[in-house]
Amino acid sequence: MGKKHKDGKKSKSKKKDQTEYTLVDLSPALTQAARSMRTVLSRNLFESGLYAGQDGVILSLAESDGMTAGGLAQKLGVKAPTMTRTIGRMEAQGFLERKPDAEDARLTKVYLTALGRDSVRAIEMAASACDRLATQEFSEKEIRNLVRLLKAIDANLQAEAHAIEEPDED
Amino acid sequence: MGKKHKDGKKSKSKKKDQTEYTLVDLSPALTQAARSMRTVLSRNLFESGLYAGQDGVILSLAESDGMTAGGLAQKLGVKAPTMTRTIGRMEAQGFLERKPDAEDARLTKVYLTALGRDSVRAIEMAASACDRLATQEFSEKEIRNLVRLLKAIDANLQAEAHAIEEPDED
DNA sequence: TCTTTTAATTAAACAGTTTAAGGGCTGCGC
DNA sequence: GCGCAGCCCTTAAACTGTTTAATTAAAAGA
Repeated sequence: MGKKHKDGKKSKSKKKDQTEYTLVDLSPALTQAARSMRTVLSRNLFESGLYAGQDGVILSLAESDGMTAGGLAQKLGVKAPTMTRTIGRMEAQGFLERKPDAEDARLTKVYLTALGRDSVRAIEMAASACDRLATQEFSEKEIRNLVRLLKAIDANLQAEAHAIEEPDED
Repeated sequence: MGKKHKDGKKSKSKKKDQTEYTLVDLSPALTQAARSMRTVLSRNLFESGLYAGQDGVILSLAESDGMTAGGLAQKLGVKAPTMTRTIGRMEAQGFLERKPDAEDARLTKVYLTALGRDSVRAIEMAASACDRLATQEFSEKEIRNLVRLLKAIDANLQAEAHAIEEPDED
């Protein structure tokens, strides 16, 4: 139900100042889609012994092995303790290993193990299977546009997210 | 780095059976965008005392007050215990209240309180602010397409998600 | 009436996340 | 050289979100 609303749903606006906000329904749609994606993806990943959220670490490392914990955290958009925990779990699972940097002993560098490297393909296949399922009847162009817009959204939002953190210096 | 890859990144394929999977990079893009969205949204929602994830409950109720706990769970794509917990927390916060159904005592119906109804506008504004921020330089058409595709993705994925649950009857 | 089914809850467990605090190491100024 | 400031990672504590399995309660049906 409700497939026809163009800008209905906003009809209950109380005529206050209103700020004239145009409802685009983006956030719920994005949230829902991402939730579904995560559900399916984690099911696909399960056989590999991976949880959704760990795949990003492996793919990042596959692209550039030996990243630091902090670098991974930043790249994946989580805080350092989260990454420490994730890495610890994945190390226990045998997907990767930590080594102190030879030059700067403060740094912890993270490397894929053989198992980790093996799982790269599994992850890529799971992800692409999921992607294909999700975009079944989409055209190539639609998919490209979609990904482009998604990345733009992320960039826009991250700029703001960081903009809020920075200027705090009373 | 890596802004130019069209279908590079796949170049490391080992020439195995390959299954010919075309990498569209959708899932990471979607995941990242959703994560950023959630971060910004929960910041916007924070003043209302809401956490991201609770907004869906209030909006659903705003659209159709008196839904059952199970109905909410299904609509929002979570399992019943999650909804029980969320509802419990939100009831404690004063946003909604539970009432047993008069006709079928098994059912728990959920209603918005005055506070809950007040927060609807705050949520809508937070969401639309977030949406506008995310889609700053997008055209109307791009946004519409984006939302349409996102919903289609959700539909595609949910169909699969359920398809896996059902046919299990040995 | 008794059994089966359905709805919600509770319990136990775990992933992911955060902030705050701790610890080791670098590097720079003195 | 020494010491202190700062950086990077980790630990600790707390909370949300999530799941499966077991429990309780009520309706529906045989």
